[in-house]
Amino acid sequence: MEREQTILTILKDHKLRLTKTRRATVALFLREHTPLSVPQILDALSAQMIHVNKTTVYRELETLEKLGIVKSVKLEDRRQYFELATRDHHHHFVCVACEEIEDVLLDECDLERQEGLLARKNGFSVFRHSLEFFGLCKLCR
Amino acid sequence: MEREQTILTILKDHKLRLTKTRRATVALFLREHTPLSVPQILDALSAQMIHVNKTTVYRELETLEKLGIVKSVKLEDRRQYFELATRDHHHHFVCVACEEIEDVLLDECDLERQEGLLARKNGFSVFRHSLEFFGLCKLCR
DNA sequence: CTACATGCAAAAAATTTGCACCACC
DNA sequence: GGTGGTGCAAATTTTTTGCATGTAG
Repeated sequence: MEREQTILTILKDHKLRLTKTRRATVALFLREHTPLSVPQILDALSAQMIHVNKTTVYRELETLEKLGIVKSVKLEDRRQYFELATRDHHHHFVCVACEEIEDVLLDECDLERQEGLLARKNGFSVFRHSLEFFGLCKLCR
Repeated sequence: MEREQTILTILKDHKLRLTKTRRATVALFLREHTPLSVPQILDALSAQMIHVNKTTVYRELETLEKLGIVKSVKLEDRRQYFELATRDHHHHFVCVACEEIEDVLLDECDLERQEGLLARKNGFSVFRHSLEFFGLCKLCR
């Protein structure tokens, strides 16, 4: 997997080690296609019989975020979610009933252009945006 | 103020009382134009010599949210922010340096239409969306 | 007078920190 | 063998809950 190779290269370039936690966390993100919270990551890893401490997971995510490998996502509840940053730009739909999260790709709604306008009109320097839709999914409506 | 009247009517219709906390909280939202967190609300009220318990503020916000008077906003940090729901639809720009929050109105970017497309394409029933831009403001860049 | 509202204390839940020990390269 | 990683326990921060008491209408 090309994406995996890129991540391994970034880690190597920063002299970061391939420990079991790091390996398993990256692998989890590569196969899960929705944002994950720390409790979810802990559960997923322990289901694979990989025993990791929550502190380690928090620190791992901090490291991966600094390297630009994962990014933080804010959703309905009070916790933080993370997803791979290397994925194509997309947005999220959150079902408020079952909490399922799905990726959303927009047609003809150029938010990058809006970022440019914001820079010109208000003098902001905009790095990124975050767009979430909330509602009921097919099964819950 | 028309907006204030609407809120008072909603409260009366639900047989909710005009207590000092409720009055002060609503007044605060009416004059502040950025999302507020619970600690900020507590500070603002205590600066006005209005002493309220945090539990009361949490419960008050829950009530106001259920009535559709305020709504919750997710920003950079781990706490919850609230703002008046009756305001015109808009989005936010958050400065990651000074944490200042500004309202943003978009030109020609019809997210309601995108909500409709999501409903048609994926079978979702979409109630609302949330869009935040992150970057540096004029002063911090 | 009575339902709604409040305060306090304590519990929960998510995240962070300090410190000693461990293991990958 | 030395720098990066880990685990544990405890602290912090935000939010929630239970219960006894207060008060607006």
